[in-house]
Amino acid sequence: MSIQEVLTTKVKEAVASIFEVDLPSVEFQPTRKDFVGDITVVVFPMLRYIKGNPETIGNRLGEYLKDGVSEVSDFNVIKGFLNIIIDDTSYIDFFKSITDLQHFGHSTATEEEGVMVEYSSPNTNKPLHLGHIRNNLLGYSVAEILKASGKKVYKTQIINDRGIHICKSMLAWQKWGNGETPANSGLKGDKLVGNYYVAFDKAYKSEVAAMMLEGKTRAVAEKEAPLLLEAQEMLQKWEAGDDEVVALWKKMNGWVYEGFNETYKNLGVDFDQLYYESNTYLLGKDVVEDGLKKGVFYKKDDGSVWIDLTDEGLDEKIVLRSDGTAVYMTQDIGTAIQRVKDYPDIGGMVYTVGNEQDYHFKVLFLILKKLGFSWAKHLYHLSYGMVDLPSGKMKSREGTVVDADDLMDDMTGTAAAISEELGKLDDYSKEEKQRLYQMIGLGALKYFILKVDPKKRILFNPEESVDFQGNTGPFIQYTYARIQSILRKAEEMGQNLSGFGDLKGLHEKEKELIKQIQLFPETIQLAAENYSPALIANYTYDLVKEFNSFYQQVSILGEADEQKRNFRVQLSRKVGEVIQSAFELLGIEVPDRM
RNA sequence: GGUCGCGUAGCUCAGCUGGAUAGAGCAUUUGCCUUCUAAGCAAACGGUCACAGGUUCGAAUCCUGUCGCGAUCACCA
Repeated sequence: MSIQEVLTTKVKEAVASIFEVDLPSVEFQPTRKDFVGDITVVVFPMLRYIKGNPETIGNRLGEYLKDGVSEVSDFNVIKGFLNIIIDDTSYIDFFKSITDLQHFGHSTATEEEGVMVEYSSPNTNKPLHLGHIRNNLLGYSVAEILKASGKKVYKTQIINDRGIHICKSMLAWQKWGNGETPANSGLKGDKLVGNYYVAFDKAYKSEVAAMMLEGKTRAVAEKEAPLLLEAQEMLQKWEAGDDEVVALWKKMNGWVYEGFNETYKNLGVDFDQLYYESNTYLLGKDVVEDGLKKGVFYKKDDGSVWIDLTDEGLDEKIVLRSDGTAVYMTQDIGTAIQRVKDYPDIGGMVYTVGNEQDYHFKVLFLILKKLGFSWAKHLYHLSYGMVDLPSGKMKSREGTVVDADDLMDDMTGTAAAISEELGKLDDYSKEEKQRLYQMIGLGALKYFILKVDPKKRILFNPEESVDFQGNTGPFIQYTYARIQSILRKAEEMGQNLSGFGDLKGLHEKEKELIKQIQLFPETIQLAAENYSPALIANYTYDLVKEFNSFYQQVSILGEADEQKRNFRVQLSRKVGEVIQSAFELLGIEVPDRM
């Protein structure tokens, strides 16, 4: 039982015996730094049930708790706040109970129902950029957090590998490629294909411009440009299963996947199961037929199928075109159902997709609910804000996108420059250094993105590099490295690392650290409930700040008393473990030295 | 225009289901490396929580309205 639970029952007991009132709940908050105490009972809400002066009530409750609860060593009352001081022994006992615990903070209860987390889901024509990085980091991290909170998690993505846009880059390569491949050009596959997509767009635009000079309107020119017609023809061939087109499609997609996989690997994200649009785009049509019979959808005169959501305050939405072909929505309905068929134990899904699609997912979830699927009430759109540049939105056509690979390289380079200047690692090999620089550079980038509340948009200024000081990834990594250094020295000294005997009292900083460690499990749960890695990031920052303050003020290895020294080394080790564990949830690695 | 989201220090962000004098980092200024890694610690400076009402013993937090920014309202995905 936690101290808060103990106090809750005791406070209720006190109120019952002193005031003869049955209190429904007790409100707690951590005692503010400017006051003496560890946990505070707020008396004000009780005034609804008890008549009297809040200060007097607080004092009477305080006396009762001090007498009746062994953990309470003292108290004070300021206005309506009853500040309770908890005995050091309680903190020491708590720390003893977790000293050697593996995966402290992770929930041990594993639920039967799983959850599928979708993220990344790129378009195969464009190399990944900063926006995808946010998506990937969020999706990966939320998946890890859900796991730690006790859920069974499947990571997935749906790859947009079909459609007219794919044919555009294929056509351009066929026309102007001269057999260029990643192997003979040295280009990353996704970059190479991306180049042809751009080449198509350029050629297409000049065709349109030329046609407009001949007197055609823009609308007509855009529809009738020969290149576009050719691409459309190719799409038809693809859908008809034309051998040559399909072979080319497979070849070029293969290049893209190889390129993407390299980026995913560098970014440190992975997937359990992939879904391809080319396999799923036909799904969902049967479901629509079904829904028509059930009366969930209705058919218009031209044959198109719709759903009327005006009762829910939304519009009407098309779910099947008049020619019977599927739209985006049809496919998403089908894919969702398919996933539950593939993984019968999943009870919900999380979709990591930008907030520009808020409306789409609102509609999708509503449709699935109306179709009567039991899991439909556990669908969540992990909606996040765009990553914008000072000049506004990133636009690939204007060349203002921040490329994912380039950015990761830049960050590694910056980390290298800072590290070289400090020159603490002269005995490291070139490979060890490179590996460390990457760890730090990526740590800075990932933390920079994940510490912000997902729903807020992020402003990224390429002119100013991401910070490495203050509330940053490297700051936290640095603290971890410091702790490892202490542990190495402790080992050299032959320091005993199991137990610390009968420790009597705690230093103020030690107590603060234990309090902060205590919050880790509930922070994980809170982050899972809110799908927010930012909560983990902020927690870790607070812990690390507390540790650095402790480190500065208290001597660890220099402490003369052996038990105290033992305790401090173990406390430091635990802080290191929590840092590592929390950063794993963010997908950030921690170094032994830096 | 309808709908949704956001608006907190010069900048970037915290602030849990309403609670004490609104907190960090960066930037600026000042101390601290013969002691465990100075990517650190300690401190100063900096706020009409967009604005106006309302609910409440109490509002940055909840409600309503106004303004500003963004997204979205396709037989595109």
